[in-house]
Amino acid sequence: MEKKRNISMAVIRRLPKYHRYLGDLIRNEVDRISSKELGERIGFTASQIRQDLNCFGDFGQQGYGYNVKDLYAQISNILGLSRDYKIVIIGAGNIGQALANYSNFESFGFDIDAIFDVNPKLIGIKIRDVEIRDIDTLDSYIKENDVSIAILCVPGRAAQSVCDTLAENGIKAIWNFAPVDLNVPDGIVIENVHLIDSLLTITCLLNEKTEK
Amino acid sequence: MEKKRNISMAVIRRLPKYHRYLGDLIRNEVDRISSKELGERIGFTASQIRQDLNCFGDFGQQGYGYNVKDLYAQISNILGLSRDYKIVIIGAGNIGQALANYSNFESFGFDIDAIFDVNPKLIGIKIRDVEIRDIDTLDSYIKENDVSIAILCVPGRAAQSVCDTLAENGIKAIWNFAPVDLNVPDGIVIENVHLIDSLLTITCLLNEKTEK
DNA sequence: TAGATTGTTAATCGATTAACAATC
DNA sequence: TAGATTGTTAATCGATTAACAATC
Repeated sequence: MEKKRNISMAVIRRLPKYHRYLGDLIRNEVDRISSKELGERIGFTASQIRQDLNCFGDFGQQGYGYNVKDLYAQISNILGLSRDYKIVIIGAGNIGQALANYSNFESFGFDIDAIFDVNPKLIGIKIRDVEIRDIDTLDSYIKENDVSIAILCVPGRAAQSVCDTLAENGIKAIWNFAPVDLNVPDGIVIENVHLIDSLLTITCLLNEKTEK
Repeated sequence: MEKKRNISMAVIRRLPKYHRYLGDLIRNEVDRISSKELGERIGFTASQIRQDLNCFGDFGQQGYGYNVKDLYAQISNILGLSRDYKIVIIGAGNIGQALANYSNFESFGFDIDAIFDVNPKLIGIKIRDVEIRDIDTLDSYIKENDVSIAILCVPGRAAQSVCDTLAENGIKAIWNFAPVDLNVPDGIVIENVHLIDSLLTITCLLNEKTEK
């Protein structure tokens, strides 16, 4: 990456969307695109697109626009898609199993290396060739296999304690599906998927409307 | 609600978090709390908390702070938790089934009224007493039962067409788990849970770090 | 009453949009 | 070359934080 100031989270959260739309353009055999037209498709202003992309480098060409394939490759790279990640799931309940089976991850080159649970009835069962392991072996597994990302799908009451184990053993990031906020040392990336919060946003907006 | 200007999405997205922390305080038998202390727990500034709450009314008392139970009740109400919602799931794959089984929703009074899928092998099967129905009956079901919220868990390629059916039959909100952006007429609430985007945010941040 | 803490206004900060010179 | 469109600076907008008078 040429540039590299401090990129704001607002920008980072838009990158996957660029990636998605550029993938669509490639599939539709579009070779080049201007910030104006991309903006119309995605629903961003042309200005914002140019600002965003310029955080990372000069990917465009005056008078021409952006080469779709090149830009896609650049953004893939910025998103970290050119390397591999060891990923584990902790908690083989509804959500954990659904994510273990979720086929969309594969197309991005992600796959799950191990699954852990406390429930003896689940331990040993395989989900798509990945065996569910005893959560007591989590600490050594993380350390020995240099796991980058843990997908946390345990009940809220268990989340912080599992999180501590992960942090102590050198996890780099936690994708948290438990409905709690986690305390971690600085430097560990936390990304929350708070499903209840998301649903409550809907009911809040619906409720706001009926009152007007 | 006493006041009621135009509440920004930034504020609305913080409300579920207030709700969650106030619930914790009630469970810990805390009767009252100042914006300062609540801020320290949640990780917001006291100022922000007072600003946020004042969008909806004067819930505090000078020199005292906020009554925890009262505030919790007010926020529950703002979040629309004092009424019921008819909710359906469309798509009984991994994610759809996981959400149908997700017990956390119950504690908020949410339950699923119906599940739909295209797959004949799934139609008729029950998930927690809710039968999976033929997606061809979706339109009439939505209309006749005045469904408020549809949880969309179909593959990306099917999402827009199901979305159109929902919109035509008077859905109020769509909780979208498909990895696409939906086009809907104004007035329909869309809340996206773009799992891939969320995971790519993690890899982007991890990647950023290794480069530094 | 004095101390505490709110509600609210003003100041700051950051993110988005507009404008335009540079240049392909 | 002329037209198009970028990269980038400046202007605007919105959200967060600070400050403080009001008041319980």
